[in-house]
Amino acid sequence: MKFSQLFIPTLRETPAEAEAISHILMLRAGYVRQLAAGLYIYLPLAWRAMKRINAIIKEEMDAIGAQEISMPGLHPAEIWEKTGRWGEIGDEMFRLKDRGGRDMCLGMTHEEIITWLASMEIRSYRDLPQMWYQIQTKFRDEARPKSGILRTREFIMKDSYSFDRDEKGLEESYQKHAEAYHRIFQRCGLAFYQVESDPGMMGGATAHEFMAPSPAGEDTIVICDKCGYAANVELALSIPVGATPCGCTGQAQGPAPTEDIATPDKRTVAEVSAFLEADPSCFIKSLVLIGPEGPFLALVRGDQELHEKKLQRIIGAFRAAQKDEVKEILGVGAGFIGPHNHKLKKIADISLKGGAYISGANKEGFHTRGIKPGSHFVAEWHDIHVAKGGDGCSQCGAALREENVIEIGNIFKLGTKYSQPLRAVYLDENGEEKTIVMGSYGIGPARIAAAAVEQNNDSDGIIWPLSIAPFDVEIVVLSGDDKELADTAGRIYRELQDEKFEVLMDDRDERPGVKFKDADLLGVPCQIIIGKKALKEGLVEFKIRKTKETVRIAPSDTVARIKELYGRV
RNA sequence: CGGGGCGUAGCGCAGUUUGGUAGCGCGCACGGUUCGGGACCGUGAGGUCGGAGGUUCAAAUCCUCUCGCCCCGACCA
Repeated sequence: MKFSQLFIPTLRETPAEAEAISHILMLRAGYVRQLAAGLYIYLPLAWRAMKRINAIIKEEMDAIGAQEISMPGLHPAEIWEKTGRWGEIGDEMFRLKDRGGRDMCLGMTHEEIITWLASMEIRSYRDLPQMWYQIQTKFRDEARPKSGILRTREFIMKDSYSFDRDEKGLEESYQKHAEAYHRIFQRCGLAFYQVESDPGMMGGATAHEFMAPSPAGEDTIVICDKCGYAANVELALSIPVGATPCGCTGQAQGPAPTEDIATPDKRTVAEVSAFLEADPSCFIKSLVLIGPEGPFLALVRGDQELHEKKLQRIIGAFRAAQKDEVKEILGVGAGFIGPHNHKLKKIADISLKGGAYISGANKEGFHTRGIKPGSHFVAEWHDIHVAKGGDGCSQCGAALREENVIEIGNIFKLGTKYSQPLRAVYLDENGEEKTIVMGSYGIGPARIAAAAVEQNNDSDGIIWPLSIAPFDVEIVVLSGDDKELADTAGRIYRELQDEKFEVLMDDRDERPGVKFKDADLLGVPCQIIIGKKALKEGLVEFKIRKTKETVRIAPSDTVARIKELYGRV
């Protein structure tokens, strides 16, 4: 296509509202425009990239036997009420009423709808398994849309759902998806990890996320380079490195006595640690929490953070105790609480096993030194700290690495969470009614695009992976009024098109500098520069955007060079 | 939802402290000169200063309310 006929509104300056690199570049290069918070218009270039991403997704989904369908974006509330999510999901769901006053919502996902379909149509084990998918718009009234296209309130998602007779079938569907996802992200040219993730509200036991490393990512994962363990910190297990020896008397053999030390007005770990000149890892942080069965104490090492989700999975919903509640329960103010000398239920982090520690003395203005877990207090032991880089891997002990990532896809084993309430059942060979076992699998194509830009750019602009670039080649014609240049450009343009390459030809009446700058900004993987300099010698220039490497070649060699670049020889 | 920041021409910004009737750069239009890394000269178009109310002879500027956008946190199928 000709540049002069395409709408590519490039910007010389960076719009003030953009922060993330992908956001800045997509605005500057004329890919997207913002309509409102979390709502974006995809201009021709962005839409071309999206179409290529979607094409790859479709090919790989089709390859595992998934069938493309399309479901409405507008849903009746009734179905969401049946699964309980109408009530469970809060402000994140866009809700409205139709003219008849019926409650409706804009779909944030399609488990309910597709399960309804399955419940209506699937009768027999002979109908199973099935895998259905769509690439369609989702609506979520995000509390905080951010980073351009990365977190929006309306977005396109590839969502697929598997229907199987049993867990074994689900496992197969799940693995097929995992493999398809690997191929998809690989083909899209992304660096990515598959990590263990928290099934969260989706229910079900197993879930993985596909994560593209990027500083702009809002998720954090830990990775073990030795054994391959990789998990979202939302659930990652780890072994914090050992506590710094602090000369506590309790380090000695046997149940040594504890010692109370005056620590007036020193309440936080940081304060007491500074006051006593002891490393934070020598402390036990004692948090008074109110759980379903009343107050209890959560204990983590002074240098660790309590992981609320982990704790919640163990004890159920809980909240922090108010200041006056703390006083009522233990008779001492927050800041001087310790795990010893009382019978309150305790859940302690595994990092506290062994050693001796300092903690609140349970009397105002004092801390106790030499507390030995196990002998000075009894607790239930769990991993309830937040895993972080440097911790030991829970599988092999090697050091974990921490990385920020963009979630580009996820796969969930749903089990019967939706098929049961919606009565999606089938009859097996024995005529027995069984509940369909489901899986749910998502990919965010816009996040693939954004992640690709985040991972591939330089100070001049975007550098698209070959597979998802809006164009394969950009022909930069310097001085558009020169007939010889235009003829050469036109010839190459046609030859490339005949070979089914997507070609962008910059035929604008612009100065060379502007064309070079725009070409680099747009990020088409390679450029054919046609200018008088080289053409005098009968040559054109072939430039790789990524490396800026430029070679002079005969115009007649252009197609061959580009075929070679694209591996089509 | 809590904390912070910002709304002035299409974009980036100054002007707000100390009220006096809106400016710079880029872009845009036209003419001319240029033409291998975002050219130059000249002419010109373009603004309810986010909105509402108030104070004042006079409000972009002061006061009150409100809307929007961005960032941090909480939240996040």
